[in-house]
Amino acid sequence: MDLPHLRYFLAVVDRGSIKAAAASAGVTEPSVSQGIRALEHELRTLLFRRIGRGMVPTSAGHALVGPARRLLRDIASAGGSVTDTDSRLRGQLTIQGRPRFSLGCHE
Amino acid sequence: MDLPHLRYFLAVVDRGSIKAAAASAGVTEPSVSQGIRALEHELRTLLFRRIGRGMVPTSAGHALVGPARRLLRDIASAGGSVTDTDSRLRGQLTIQGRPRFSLGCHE
DNA sequence: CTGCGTTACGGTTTGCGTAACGATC
DNA sequence: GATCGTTACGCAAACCGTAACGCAG
Repeated sequence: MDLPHLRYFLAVVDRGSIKAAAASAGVTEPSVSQGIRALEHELRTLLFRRIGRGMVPTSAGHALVGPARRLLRDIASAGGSVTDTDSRLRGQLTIQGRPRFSLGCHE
Repeated sequence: MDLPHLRYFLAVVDRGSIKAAAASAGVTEPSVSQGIRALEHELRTLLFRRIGRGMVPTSAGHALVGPARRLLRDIASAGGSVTDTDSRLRGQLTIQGRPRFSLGCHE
């Protein structure tokens, strides 16, 4: 599963059209269309119903919205956590030891 | 950020070595090594301290462990949510309308 | 000398953009 | 006719595996 594709998916859900989603994501329309297709193929489920020129989420599409939002939020959280930790001034003393003799104390 | 790379990262943290992590992930050692390098380059932070032949997580590495685990858990949750919704039998009537006349009611 | 991590290199996959087509209003 | 979504095609980037190197024990 590709993260950009998941971003495209949420953009389409929010904007309601591929054109607007592509513009907001900074890519072209075929990229979004193919990305949605890749997601649908990977999940083996139809995510949108093509009605006229609009994109309406199916029940599976609706089910994916929540987890997808949480996932992208966690991505930012993951990236931020390391930079926060790094910016905060702190020291660390790393001491690595290896057992020279095993005494039957295996984990 | 690539999901497989994040998986490699957690595998290295858990196993403590690249060789074991590669074996558990079903790939070869250079893939894991390059994946970790890619993560470190993208986050512009050193994730591991190379001590002898062991891999010890830095403070930034430790900070990434929690969010990374939650992220991979959410991935599975996202994939499962759509299949669960799909397997459950349910109907849906989609009615899509477009405003024919704008009356100053814009969101 | 053995084992582990890294680097170099080639192959393959695939995501993206440009261009052209079909469908809807 | 205008606009939106899709398909076709070519390119580029990136991931992975094989092979070779450096280094610690």
